[in-house]
Parts: sequence; structure tokens; C-alpha cells
Amino acid sequence: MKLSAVTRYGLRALSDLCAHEEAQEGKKPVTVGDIARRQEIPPSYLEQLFAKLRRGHLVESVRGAQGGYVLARPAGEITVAEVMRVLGEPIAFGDCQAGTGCRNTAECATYELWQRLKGSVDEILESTTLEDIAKKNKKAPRQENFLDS
Amino acid sequence: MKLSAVTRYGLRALSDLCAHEEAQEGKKPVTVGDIARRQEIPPSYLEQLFAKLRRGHLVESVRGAQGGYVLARPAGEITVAEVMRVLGEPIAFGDCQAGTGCRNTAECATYELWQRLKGSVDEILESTTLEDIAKKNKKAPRQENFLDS
DNA sequence: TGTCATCTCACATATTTTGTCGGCTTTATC
DNA sequence: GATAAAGCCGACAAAATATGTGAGATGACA
Repeated sequence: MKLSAVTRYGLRALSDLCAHEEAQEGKKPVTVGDIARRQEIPPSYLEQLFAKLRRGHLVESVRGAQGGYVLARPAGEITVAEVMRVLGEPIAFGDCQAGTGCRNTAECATYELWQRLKGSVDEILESTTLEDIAKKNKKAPRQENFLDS
Repeated sequence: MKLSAVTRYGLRALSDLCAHEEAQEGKKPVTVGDIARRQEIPPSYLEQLFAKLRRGHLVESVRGAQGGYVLARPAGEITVAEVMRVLGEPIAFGDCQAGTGCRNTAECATYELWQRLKGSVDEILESTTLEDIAKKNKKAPRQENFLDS
């Protein structure tokens, strides 16, 4: 059970975008190239990813020279869950939760477990916004109070 | 983010084993073939899976005719988390949580999110045992009070 | 001795993920 | 206008992983 690179990249990229689009004066578009360099993500891969984000209305593009991408809405209103939906990351433990087959909820021994897990994960994803994530990027606080696990 | 078939099969298989090993008198070994048939899992695939479970000391094998597998410990003492560890299912959202690379915990914008998610999931996995899961198999209650999602 | 069943290990297949490339369109700036 | 910066698009390539199969060997019971 691991998240795909698309989601991991996408979330880091959006957080980076959020942290840099207003760093100058007003909202200035940020290029894929810059994000790719800072976040060490293959540029051509990241480009595809932003195409998805645009089609999902999470970002808006500014074409032409000095163009780039801008968040379509305030970072505080975009949840991580929404990003994952747009990027096509399934949050599914059992087959019942992915679309694929298995409607056998009444007999399946593991059905309730998968439901509990998904519920718990969804709750976190729905209540965390890009702003929450980006804070760390903006201030680069270099705190040391992390759990090591 | 989805669980592998190994884990989904494995959990169903163990639950089935748990429900059937004492159905007769005392602990009677259950064959891979029987479990495969009941759970609709490819037998040869399931066999490999039980090899892992045996090497992980979750089940014990009884070779020869009338042989099969038996749980190595009471079902109430085997957690789902343990089963997943033995089956090699990684519970990792970010790279930091899988072993692979990225020790960049201080700067990574998503680090804390991944930690919260894993913590929440682990709590459920560690506190759910095979017995909890198998109950449903044993009684086949056919309740209708499920959440549809 | 024959049959049932586990054990082992190599191979086969399929799917998904991850990443690349080339050429096109749009637009700011010189 | 010309140029260069940037997004846009679609097809393809490579790699990794997941999933499944098969043949034989070993061991135990009847």
C-alpha cells in the first residue's frame, strides 16, 4: 500500500506553487521548469501532471512567455482529498472500494475493516488543505520536533 | 493507493482458516485447496502465500495426507498489522516511510501529513485481530446495516 | 506402495507506473 | 514582426510490480 509518484509529486508541486506564486508582488505564474528544479521532479513528467491539475480546475495556466501556473482557488480551500481525486489516486483498500468488482459486502470478512480504514484516512485527507502543507515550505522553519518512525 | 492481492487474499484466507480449523473436533488442519475453493483464490497462488505465512510463523504446516495448515497462535493474538508485515505489504504513504530514499524529513512539505495518515492507519491495523475479522465468517449473520460508500 | 498434500523454485503474463520525445500553439518582449 | 519563453498534446518507451502457472520433490498416512 503506497501512494503513486503522481500523487507524491503532485502534492509537493502544488505546495511549491502555493509557496512561490505570491512570493513576489501579487500572483505571478510559476513555471513547471522552476518547480521541477526545486522539487527535483522530471520536468516532462511534471508537465503531464499539471495538465491533469488544469483539467481538474485546481490550477489555471497562463500561456506564452512569462507564463506558468497559478492556483485556481485559495490554497486554504483546496483539500488534499480533492487533489488526489483529480490526479486519479484511488483511496481503496479492498476491491469493494475501488470500482472493480466485488459487491459482496454482506459476506466479505474484511469489508468492515476496509471501511474503517478508508473512513479514517478520508477524514484526514478532507480536512487538510494545501495551505496547511505549504506553510512548511513558506517559512522553512527547520524545527526539530519530529517523531522518528 | 491500494492494497495488493497478496494482502487481500491473505487476510481472507487466514480468516477462513480461523473459521474452519476448529469447526470439527479440536484443531484440524485445513488444506490450501479447500480455502482456495471457498474463497475463490487461484490455488497455486494461495500456496505461495501460505509459504510466506509459514516462514513468518503465523501458521504451521502439517505435511502429508490429511495435512494442511493451522494457525500458529490463537486468532485473537494475531493482528492484521502483523499479517501485513509478514506478507510484505508496505504501509507507506511517502518515500520516507518506505525504506527507499528521502530522509529529508525537515524540509519535505508532505512529511507531517504522511505521518498522520500512517499513524491513523497503524492504530486500526494493530488493534484488529484475525478473530475480529473471522467472526463474520463464522456466523454468517447476513446483516444489512452497512454504510454504502 | 499409492495417494494426498505441502514445499520449492523457476518461469510466464499482464498491468501499471514512470518517464521521454517531438512538434505544435500561444504570448510577452525586443 | 521576429524571437524566445512557455504551455499543450499525443504517442511511445522503459521499468517495475503484481499476478499467476507448472513441474517436480518431499513427507506422511493408510
